[in-house]
Parts: sequence; structure tokens; C-alpha cells
Amino acid sequence: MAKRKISNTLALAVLGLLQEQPMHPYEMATTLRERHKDSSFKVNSGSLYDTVESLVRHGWIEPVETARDGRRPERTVYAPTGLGQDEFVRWIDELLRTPVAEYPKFMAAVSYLGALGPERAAEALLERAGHLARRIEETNTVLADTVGSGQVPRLFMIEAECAVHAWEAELAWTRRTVAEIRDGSLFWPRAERTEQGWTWSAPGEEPVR
Amino acid sequence: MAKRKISNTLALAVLGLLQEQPMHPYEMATTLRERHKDSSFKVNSGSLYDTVESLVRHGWIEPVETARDGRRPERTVYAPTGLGQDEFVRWIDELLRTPVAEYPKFMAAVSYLGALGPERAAEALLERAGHLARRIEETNTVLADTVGSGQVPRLFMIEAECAVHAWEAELAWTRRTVAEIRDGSLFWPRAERTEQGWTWSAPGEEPVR
DNA sequence: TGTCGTATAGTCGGATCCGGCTACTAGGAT
DNA sequence: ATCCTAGTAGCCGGATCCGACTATACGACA
Repeated sequence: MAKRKISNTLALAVLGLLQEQPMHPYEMATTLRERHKDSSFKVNSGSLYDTVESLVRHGWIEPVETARDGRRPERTVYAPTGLGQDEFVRWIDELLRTPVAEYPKFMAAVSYLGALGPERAAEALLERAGHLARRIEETNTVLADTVGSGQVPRLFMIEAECAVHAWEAELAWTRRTVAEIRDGSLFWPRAERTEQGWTWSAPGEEPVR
Repeated sequence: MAKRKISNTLALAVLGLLQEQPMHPYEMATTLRERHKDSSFKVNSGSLYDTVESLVRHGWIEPVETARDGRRPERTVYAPTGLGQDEFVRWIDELLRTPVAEYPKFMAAVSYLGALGPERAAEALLERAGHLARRIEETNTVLADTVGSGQVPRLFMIEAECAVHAWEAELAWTRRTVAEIRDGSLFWPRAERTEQGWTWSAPGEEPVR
């Protein structure tokens, strides 16, 4: 599979908005925030203007008007090209079909969980669990206020359900791991350097205290 | 919370390896791959050399030797400084404690699931489910071959368990969503532009076919 | 009427990241 | 003898990304 010309998903968000109506970049940013899409896309104004320019270079969108309102800076309004409309759908299709490696920061830290020692690791994970629980709560509230009240169709906020599901899984794993550390079922070996390389104390022998 | 000087987690991997013994960058890369840590860290040789240099600039590691083996290019061997050893632990602690927004590509695509229409969306998600199931299987095999055979302590591969847990959750959500699309419980509104803005067909009215 | 905070709209320089490249060695295969 | 491939080690140009910044408009309020 050849590499995509554009990889930043913010471009996908831009394309998505322009399917509805022509827009200038600043309006894209505010619209994305209004619709809570800024939790799926990193909306940074600097990146946004770069992204839009890149989409123009690739012929996926084009400027349709440059208006000036009083003495405000002029706004360039963009619309998708035919190519852009096709690629929008193809891109979504591809992203859904094929999982790609993503290297989340949490995974990196878990890789070196051992370095903290059992007590500190358990404590840190427990704090994370609290944050996750709160975030789940907040997102469910947002869902209730929008989809729950019938203001927005469920399909248009489905990514929030997906995110909540993922956080719940992470929360469950985190709590389970804290429990395993505390009850000793996750054995904490004491690594030591010998002439041959590395050895670890085995379960039953003295663990780290 | 002030922004971290270094944010690329590859630097964390480097620090982790150097806790054990001094190493040159190329050896870091091969060691990370041997230990399957390349699924938690994006090990790209270009980035690796940049990262090492950045760690030197910040005083977290320092060159301890530049050896030349025959006429091969010379290798610079690095070791962590005292500061680097402290920061290693602090960084892990912080990454574990506080979840940060990560914008995975899948979430972006799910945000625009609607654009595919029900049949194509279900089909794409189903293909993803297959990939995820395979990846889970593969990782479990690796775990059985390493931790299961007692070659490596479970703690040193705990991130693989964490990843499997996350993929299983994603798989479950994906399958459930396919089912909901197919049995109609995830209503697919037909969006339309009117003079006032946008309106959607409500459940009960004609959905998209 | 001055000015303070917020919304509007976008620019820019520097940091980061990465794919593709060079250059050399060792060990078979032809 | 020569070629070919795989492994060892690192470098670099260009693309991308983002934080911090500029500049104007507008309503509130003292």
C-alpha cells in the first residue's frame, strides 16, 4: 500500500466540513470546536492553514472567493474539488479498514513500568484511573446533552461512544493491574547484572520490596 | 504543567536501555527490536540519531567513548548522566499519571463514518475486525513464546498485555457497531441542506438505503 | 471616552521528524 | 575471482508541525 500524500487527519476534518459548504479556515476551526470534533482532531490554527494549503497543492480543494469585511484581514473561502470529494470517502474507508501502529504515550510508559518499583507504579496507575473515570463521565454528559436530547443524530457523535469504550477498557486494565501489583500476583523481579548478561530473581525468590 | 523539554517517547526508550549499560545508537535500535519494544516505540534510525543528540543537548546522556572497528564508521557510545537517570523515572511517572489526548487515526475516520453509507461502513469495519483479531492472536503467540516459557519475566512484557486488552476492546466495539448498522439500531439519517442550515431525517422516517 | 477583554483572521520562524541515501564489511553463491 | 545480499552504522534535505505572535473589531463598563 503506497503511502498517502497527506497523512495529517486534520485534512480529513477540513474535507469533511467542505462537503457541507464552502468555508474559510477560521470558520473551520470554530465549527470543529462547536461540534466537539476537536477531541478527534488536533485543531491548531497554525497547522490548519498549512493543511489547507497542502490540500490546495494536491488539488483536493480550491479557493472560491476572497472576501474582505471592513478592514479585517481578508478571508479565503475554499470548496472541495471533485477529486477531493472522492478522496475524502476513499480515505475514510482506508482508515477504517486497516489498523496502523500508533505508539500511544501510555504504552511507552507501561513498557518501563518496572522502573518505578511496585508501590509508586500502583500509585501512579491509580491516579490515572481517577482521571480516566472523570473523562468518561464528562463525555457521557456531553453525549446526553446532544444526542440524548435529540439535538444531534447519534451517528454524528458516534466517535464519542467509541472513545468512551476505549477509555473504559483502559480504566479496567489499569485497575486490574493496580490490584495485581498490590496482591503480589504481578511479580516484581529484581534485575541484576552478571558477567553473562542479566538475570532476574524468579517468583518464590526474594522480590523487590 | 509546563511542557516537557523532550516529548518524543523514543527518548524514553533510549534512556531505558542506557540504564542497563552504555550503548551506541545502532545497538539501541537492534536491542529494541529484539525485545519487541518496537511496537511501543517508533524506532526509526533517522529519528534515533536526532533523539540521542537532543538528549545530549539537554544533559540527560553523554558520550563515553568513540570506538572504531576496522574501517567501519565510528560508533559513539553513550551513558546516562545522573540527571538522565532521575528524569527517566520522573517521566514514566508523569506519563502514567496523566492521560493526554492522542487523536488516533481510527477515531478520525469514525468521526466521518456517516460519509460511507451503511453497507460500506459495515464492510470496512468488518475488515478491520479481521485485522485486529489476527494481531491479537500474533501478540498472544509472542507472549506465550517469551513470558509463557519463562524466558522473560512477565513485568518486562506487560505492555503487550496492555495492548492486547486495548485491541480486544476496539474489536468488541467494532463488531458491535457492525451489528448495529446491519440490524438498523444505529439509525442512518439522510442529511439535507435547507435555507435554515441542515436537517436530518429522524428515526421512523426514511433512512438512507 | 478610554480601555480592557474577547472574538475574528491569519502569519511565521524554528523545532521536529523521517525516508532515503552513503559507505563499508562479511559471507555465501556463481 | 567476482558478484550479490544481508548486516552494520550513521547522515541529511526536505516536509511537517506548532507555539507564539500580529492586527483589527466590538461590546461592556467605569
